Amino acid sequence: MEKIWLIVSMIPEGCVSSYGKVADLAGLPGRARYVSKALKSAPQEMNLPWFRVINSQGRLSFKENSQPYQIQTELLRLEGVEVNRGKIRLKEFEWKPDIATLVLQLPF
DNA sequence: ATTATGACGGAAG
DNA sequence: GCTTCCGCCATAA
Repeated sequence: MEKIWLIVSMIPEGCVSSYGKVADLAGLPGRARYVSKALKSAPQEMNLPWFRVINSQGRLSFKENSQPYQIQTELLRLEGVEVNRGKIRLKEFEWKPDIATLVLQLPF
């Protein structure tokens, strides 16, 4: 769970990543759903950029027009990420982590 | 132990 | 682009 939080905290402003990708980077391939749980159970005080995590299709995973859906949309737009009808162009906004940086920062 | 339920992913039609 | 279906896995009932 800590690994997941760490990875998510590394996603830079104006970028997004996916549940599955975060799971992979955390060394937990195939556990996208576990990532969503990890975000849900993350303490508020941690200020984790949970809103930068979307699904592999480039879409928000909350029910359309639900409150969290709208909040996520707003937070992303505030940092320059284009969100249209819950959809984001991954080609343009997906985080491509620098391998060297990862190796140096990850404690595992 | 069995079933249901997700902030998921990928393939198929 | 849809939508459906199935695999995946932790949790709760």
